[in-house]
Amino acid sequence: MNNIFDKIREQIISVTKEAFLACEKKGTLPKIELPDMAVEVPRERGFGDFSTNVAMQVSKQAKLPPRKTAEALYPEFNFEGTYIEKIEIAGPGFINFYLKRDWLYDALQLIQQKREKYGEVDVGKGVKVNVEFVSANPTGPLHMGNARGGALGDCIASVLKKAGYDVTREFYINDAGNQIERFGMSLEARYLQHFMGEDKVEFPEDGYHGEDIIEHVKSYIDQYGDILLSKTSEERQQALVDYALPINIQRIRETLSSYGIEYDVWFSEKSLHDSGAVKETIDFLKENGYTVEKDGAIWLNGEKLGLDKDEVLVRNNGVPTYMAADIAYHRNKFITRGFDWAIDLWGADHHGHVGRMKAAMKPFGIDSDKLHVVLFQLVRLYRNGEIARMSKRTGKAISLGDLLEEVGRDAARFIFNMKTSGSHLDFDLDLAVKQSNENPVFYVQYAHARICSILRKLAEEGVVPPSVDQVDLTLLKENEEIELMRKLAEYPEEITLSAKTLEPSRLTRYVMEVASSFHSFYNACRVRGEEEKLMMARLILVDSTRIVIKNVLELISISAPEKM
RNA sequence: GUGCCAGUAGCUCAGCCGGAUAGAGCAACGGACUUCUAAUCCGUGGGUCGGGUGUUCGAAUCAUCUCUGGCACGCCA
Repeated sequence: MNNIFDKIREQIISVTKEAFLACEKKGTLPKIELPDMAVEVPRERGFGDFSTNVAMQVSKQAKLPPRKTAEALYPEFNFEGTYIEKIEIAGPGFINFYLKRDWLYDALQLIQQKREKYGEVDVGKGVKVNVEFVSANPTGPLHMGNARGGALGDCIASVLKKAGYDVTREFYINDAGNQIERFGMSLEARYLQHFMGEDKVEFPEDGYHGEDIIEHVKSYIDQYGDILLSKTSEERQQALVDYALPINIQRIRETLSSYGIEYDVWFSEKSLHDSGAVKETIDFLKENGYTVEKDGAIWLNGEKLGLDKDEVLVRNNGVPTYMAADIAYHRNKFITRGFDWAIDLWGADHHGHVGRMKAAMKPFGIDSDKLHVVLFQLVRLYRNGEIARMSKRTGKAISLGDLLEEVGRDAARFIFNMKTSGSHLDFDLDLAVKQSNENPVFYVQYAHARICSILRKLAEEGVVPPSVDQVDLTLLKENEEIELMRKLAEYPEEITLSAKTLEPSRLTRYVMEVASSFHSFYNACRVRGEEEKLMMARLILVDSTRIVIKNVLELISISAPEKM
């Protein structure tokens, strides 16, 4: 058993079903087709530990008002062998379940038994999932969109792993196509400007204006001098790209690594062109009538795929588009490599591409539901209450590297994971570095450090957490203790929900709640100096809290300091 | 013009497959350190859930209209 909530849900559903059957037998209710029963934790403590609205859902079938339906069920409940202590009918027809405290003590046992594995569930059942994120153009440094996508994608991958999926983290390197061409033209222009003067060489209008381009050229010249002046433009660009691209990719890799992200696969777009996979993909579409030709270009047939318009796959100069490569790439994910599920993280500005990509999977017999695109809204940086603009082109952009230097990995990852992907994110740079209660990162880390301090003090006195079997957990009955245990018991459920919604932000909020419950406990109860049996029980509680906080922080790749 | 995302407390946001008196953090105000870390805790105030209409026993949640902000509609990615 991994999740106490599952067990309780099963018990509640089971006793409720039996109550319905008993009513049917007695004739107090007609035969009822039960819907999927929702068992939820009610908002208010006064409404019990769990509740269900099933009586209201079936009131039409029961031919009784919601409340009367619940009342008919009431006498037929049998709680034997369950955690349930009593039930109440409340409000318009809710059935509220009050549980014996055993479930909380069992939760502590589970935590102590599973330790760092506590929270693992198996909703994924080993399904092979590919999570592709960041996938930035290697033409310059990573920006804030990449930063958010990185934190989100990495956490989604971690959550899915915890939830029992077989996860591959992947970075798609856009090392082919138009962007690279512009990269080469920009490098060439800077190179020529260096020798011939800035006014003599025109910089391409849609080139990359960043300082990093100039730096690449400078260090190239330091090593190789003017040898490219005598070459053709094509050779020159090629040489400069061959020089600068690997450097950029390496930097991206290093920045992401210091951001706490390690990929399983770095997938090159160029390799799809070189291997002929792109051509094969286009040929397949052509042969099966999914393309049309017009104006000398090959288009994806939008009408046939249910899209509003056609999409260019091969330009009239014979060069395939990004779209063509992307179709080949996803075909590779599903067919060549056999992933059951692919999750792509894209900035919201790419949302127009979602429908097209999904539709383009159909000709290959791939269920478009297997591709799930998570769109995240873009980021606005604030400093001194003003927007700090970011643009890859100005050269003054704040890169992910700059951000990590300024606020650190913990704050960056925490803040990027506080909000749901769909909401716009305002990142307050001043707040992120503030070492105060305004900064939520410290709040959670502080809870962890406080616990470690208790454990350290006790260890110095020769007291270490005992085996949970040797402790009388029923001594834990203060409100603050109950609340804390309740929070800890929720963790596997939080993992399940985060995986289902692909919203790891709920874990960030969850760990703040755990910290909050702990701090309240800390102020109300003592561990050290209490009578030994109580001290041991609280030691288990505190240690379990430490385990949960550490597990969550580790999952979102944030440090859990033992001292602060 | 069409489409996507967002609009909930002063600020930043949860809640959104319909359910009980709409929540949290920060900010504001008032309290708590001779005791395991006060980077903490306890308490108080704060809302026409952008607006209208509809569906329903019941709407922040669904439908529809409308307003505001962001984004996308390219032989860019």
